[in-house]
Amino acid sequence: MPEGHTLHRLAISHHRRFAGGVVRVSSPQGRFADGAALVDGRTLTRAEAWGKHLLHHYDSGLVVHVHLGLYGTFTESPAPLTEPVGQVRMRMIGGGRAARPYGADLRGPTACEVLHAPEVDALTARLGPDPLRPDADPERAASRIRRSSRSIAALLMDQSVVAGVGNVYRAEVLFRHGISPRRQGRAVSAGQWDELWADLVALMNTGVREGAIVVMRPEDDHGAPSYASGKPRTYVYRRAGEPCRICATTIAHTVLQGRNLFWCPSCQPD
DNA sequence: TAGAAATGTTTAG
DNA sequence: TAAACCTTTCTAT
Repeated sequence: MPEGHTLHRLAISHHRRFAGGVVRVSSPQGRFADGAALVDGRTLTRAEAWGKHLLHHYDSGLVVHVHLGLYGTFTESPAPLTEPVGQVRMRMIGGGRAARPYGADLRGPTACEVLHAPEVDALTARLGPDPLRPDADPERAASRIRRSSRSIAALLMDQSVVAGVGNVYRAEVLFRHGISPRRQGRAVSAGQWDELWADLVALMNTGVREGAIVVMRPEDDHGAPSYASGKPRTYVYRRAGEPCRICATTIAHTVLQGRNLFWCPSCQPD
């Protein structure tokens, strides 16, 4: 379930668990065996996230880059770890500065590789501002958006425009601001972009804190649980054919550039 | 037991 | 635009 908030939450956790100490890195599955050997036994100096990318910095200067893709997950548990269940691409065991060693298992990532500094620079250079990074400059995204004839829905998913936004946050933030996903970037006013950005910063930080996507305004929700059966409670995401929670209009659905897109035609008119 | 679906990205055509 | 890829989980048969 990885949008940017998931990766930032993992970075915080891994930093707390492992930074400042030696980490034993292995690949029970074998597919990351060569990479694991390059960093095994080194000290992890820092874990950080850029958009949906997770970086583990080691004292040798090497960096493990992880991208979870659609299905990747990390699980954590106190050491000693039990025998791996399923396909564990990378297993980390370390105690950081704490006394109690911890383990983390990575399954199903799109990317798990060792990078050198120039490759890390190239990676971060091609990402747009990340709402979860304090140093992010929303104007970089604004200048792309206001010159673009592409739809705002496509722009929000383009990681070189904004880093970390995924399908759920895209659908929900556009609903919250009454903006049609079909609107062209250049038809989004400067004020509207400022509001979208501020909302993304707030929503995604909530996501990091809660460990889940929470987008419903309390006044629209009356204490309903933010999650039901593993699925976030949303205004429009994965609610095609159901009534809008605000105006009861049927939620619309289409596939745009291979991704499911949901919106309320009445609350988000063209 | 088989099949579909999933909050993503890259590559091929 | 379509297909490929990584893996788990839930649903249907």
